[in-house]
Amino acid sequence: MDVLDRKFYERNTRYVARALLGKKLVRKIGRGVTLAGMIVETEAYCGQEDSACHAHRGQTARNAVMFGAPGHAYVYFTYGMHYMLNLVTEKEGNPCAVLIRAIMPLDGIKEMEARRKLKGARLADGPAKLCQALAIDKSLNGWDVTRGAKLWLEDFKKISAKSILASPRIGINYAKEEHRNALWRYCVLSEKIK
DNA sequence: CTCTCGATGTTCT
DNA sequence: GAACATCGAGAGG
Repeated sequence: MDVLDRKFYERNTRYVARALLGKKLVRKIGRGVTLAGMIVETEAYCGQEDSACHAHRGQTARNAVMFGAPGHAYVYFTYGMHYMLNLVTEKEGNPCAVLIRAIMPLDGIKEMEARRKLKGARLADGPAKLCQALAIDKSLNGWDVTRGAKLWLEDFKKISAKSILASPRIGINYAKEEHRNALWRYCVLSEKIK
């Protein structure tokens, strides 16, 4: 097991968002069950200057984890029923994070199907879907993903720059035009689902 | 395949 | 009150 360390996250957010493509996201529940998938879609949220970022209006109870050290999970609840998973980046005090938007299931697929109550390709191709598939909820908010327990990341597949598609982020109509149009969403072309 | 719409509860104005 | 870093069902092409 080769868990990504804090230095991996303590860098430019857009760089980390691209570097996370092809990494393996691992979720361990209890002793027997390991769920995992390869990250195929991410979005960068770049601190207080970014009007699409939750930290834009300053620190609150919800976004406090983003203001802390990199390499922690920022999990929040939205739309009355969905959790979202982010990984905190940059130096402590600079509130940035990468939203994990889609994974390709690798391990524990039967368990994921049971949690999602469906089968097939659409198991984890959305930010709320992958949280449901991997049993990620608010109890993991603030979790240190460099510890190698419960939830962590590993090297898995090398993704070349040529096979990464950059596009505008999804669902941020509330943001300023300059941030709505920024190409801060990254997909692996060959694994592209949407 | 596309589009529209309702669900549901926390957070912010 | 309104908005929300969404999803799935249902209608239509």
